[in-house]
Amino acid sequence: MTRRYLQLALPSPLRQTFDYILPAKIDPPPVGGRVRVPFGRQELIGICLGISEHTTVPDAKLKAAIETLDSEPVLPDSLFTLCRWAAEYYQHPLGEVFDTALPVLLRQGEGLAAPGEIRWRPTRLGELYPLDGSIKRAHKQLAALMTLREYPEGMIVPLLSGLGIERPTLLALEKKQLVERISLAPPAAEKALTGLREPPLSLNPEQKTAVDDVSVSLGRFQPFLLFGVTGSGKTEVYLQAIAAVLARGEQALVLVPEIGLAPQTVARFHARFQTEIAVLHSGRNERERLDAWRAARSGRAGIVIGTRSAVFTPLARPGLIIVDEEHDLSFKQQDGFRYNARDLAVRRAQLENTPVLLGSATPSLESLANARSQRYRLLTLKQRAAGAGEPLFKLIDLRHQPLREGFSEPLINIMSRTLERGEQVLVFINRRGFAPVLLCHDCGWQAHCKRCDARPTLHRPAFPGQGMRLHCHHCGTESAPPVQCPSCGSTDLRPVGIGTERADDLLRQRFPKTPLFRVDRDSTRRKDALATLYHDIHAADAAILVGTQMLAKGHHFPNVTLVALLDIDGGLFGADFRAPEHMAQLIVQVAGRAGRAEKPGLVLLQTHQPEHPLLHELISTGYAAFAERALEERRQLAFPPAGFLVLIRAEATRAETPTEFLEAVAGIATGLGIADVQYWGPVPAPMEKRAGRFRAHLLLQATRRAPLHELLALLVPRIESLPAARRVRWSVDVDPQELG
DNA sequence: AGCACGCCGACT
DNA sequence: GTCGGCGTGCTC
Repeated sequence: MTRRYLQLALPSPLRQTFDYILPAKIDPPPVGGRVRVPFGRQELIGICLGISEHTTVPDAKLKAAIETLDSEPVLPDSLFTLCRWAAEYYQHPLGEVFDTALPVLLRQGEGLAAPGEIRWRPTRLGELYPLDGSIKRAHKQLAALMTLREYPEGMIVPLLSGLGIERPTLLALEKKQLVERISLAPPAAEKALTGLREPPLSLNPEQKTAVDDVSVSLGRFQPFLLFGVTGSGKTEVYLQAIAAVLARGEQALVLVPEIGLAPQTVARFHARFQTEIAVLHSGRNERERLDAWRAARSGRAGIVIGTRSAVFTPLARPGLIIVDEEHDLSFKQQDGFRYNARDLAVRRAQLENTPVLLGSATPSLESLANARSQRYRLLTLKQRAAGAGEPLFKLIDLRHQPLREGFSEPLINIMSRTLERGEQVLVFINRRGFAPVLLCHDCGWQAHCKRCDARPTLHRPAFPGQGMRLHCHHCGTESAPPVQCPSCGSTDLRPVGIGTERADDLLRQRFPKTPLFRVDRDSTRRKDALATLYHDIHAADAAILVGTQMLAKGHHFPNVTLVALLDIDGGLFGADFRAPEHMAQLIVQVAGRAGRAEKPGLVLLQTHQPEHPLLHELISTGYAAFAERALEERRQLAFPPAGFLVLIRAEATRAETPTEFLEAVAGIATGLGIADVQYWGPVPAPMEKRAGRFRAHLLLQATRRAPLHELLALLVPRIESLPAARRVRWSVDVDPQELG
């Protein structure tokens, strides 16, 4: 008999497959099934890519597989193909892609299907056993056996428990071979419930068009961009599209940003649908994640809601994929396997022949460009529900204005008047902590992080009585600020600039009688702190909310009628080419938190750049007009979406190493002679030193994807075999979100 | 990435 | 005399 070989993808950074002998004594795995194998001195679980009668690996190197774990593939064909495609597209080792796609417990060898229901029943011996025999003194065991004899089909533990029969008793009887457990296989395919718990809301014409368009596309691939202003009822469109999916006996996958998966999101789905909802996000433990994954795969859960990695959740009967807040950066993984879940969602929908619905009030320029080119169908919701007013934007020109610690006089005045009316004010500062700089007033020295090219932020003490602390937000280092200037010895060290904590202090002094709520990562660290804050804010009348990005996501504050953005200039002039796009999204998202029908919101933006053309376009005409102009700028630079980028990153402890390595990479790349690719660098990263490591970049740019991918396919294997590659940490970032 | 082997400094 | 630093090499 000829020997057969398994070709496996293993969780290893090596970009290659490994061949193993398939011994006669183990079951041949299906393609896509898991196999346990020896690897070096460890044991790993790999995914079978194929079985062959040939191998190019010399006999001496070949080892035999240990065990086959699955009789069916762990992922359906579509997802298997998606993983292989992603490994190729993002130039990432396939084994690590599978690792991302599968729940941790499956990677560790846990069974694919949920174990069947366990029942206890008497054995033949137990049936016949004389009850006055050796157990007559063990009352509990005797009672348990008598009960079980009445149920020869067996009983499940919860029922037995209800009758006062506990596990130790059963185990004792099992030991005496009087009872046994049986495991019943779960049904192979399960149906999701399709009913509604509450009637759907009535739709306005725009919403109805959107729901109808998606509904008639069910069963085939069609991407949609749902561009709906805040308050226009995107969620109701999602809910009714999902209802149509469930009615066809299919399942819906909903991807949400990391921060967006608040309990109220899931609660809203629960309130509407009877079907089980599988929830997958980082807050859940591995057991919960596996349970949710199984519920999705079996078809029992009609709806799957999850963050980035949920794009890989298998569905028995896929019907629709929704990506909510599609512009959100958290859909792109920023380390390791740098995939973009929004883009993979579209690819997955194509492989599964389902529609995919990308929704946002501030769509990414990528998606808007796709809508313009007709690749995506555009669905627009302009009408706000229940006549909610559109916020009015106003710029406050900071030039020549006396600033009281970041607050201009006009801003303070409008705040006073708003609070006097019993309304709430939201103050947005994109910086947590007390102050971003600690400066010596006598010589100009500034505190600096030892491990990063950055200034640490001054923070108020965590406990009263302690002094201020310096935190580096880039490496996490924390230290006590010096008492004296290390450079000139002066004791006149002053905090400069303003963070949320300082704004909190200042506003309490200025408005001592007004309740103030601070919402940032520091004030919401405790479990449930955020929910408590939201509750208190809703219950309050006049109040001030001070916070960071956190205030921009998801939650609406109906009593807020004034929104102030303290300093938007940083965002407009960030080093990154996407900085204006992100700033515009933030402004619109923050503005969207405020106001309701009878109390439209006013949004004040403090800036030194009141004539900035993009800013002007945004506040006078709106996000769509801003995006048009920003797209035009991108076209001129051949930047995404008008061009395509790949960033090769490298870092090492010695400053020169990454640049030297990337010079070698650039040399190989240019030597490959692929036309139409431009090389920028290598250059040191915008923050060269971070957490004690020096970083550099090589940027590849092209106006088409094809030459870039042709290049990468040749270049990456060459990089891997470069001796210098082992002295640096390097990675390939296809479609980078940030060039930092 | 792990994990081992291998060759040079401060300690029970 | 050993423990352990991280350079180098390998994993079917």
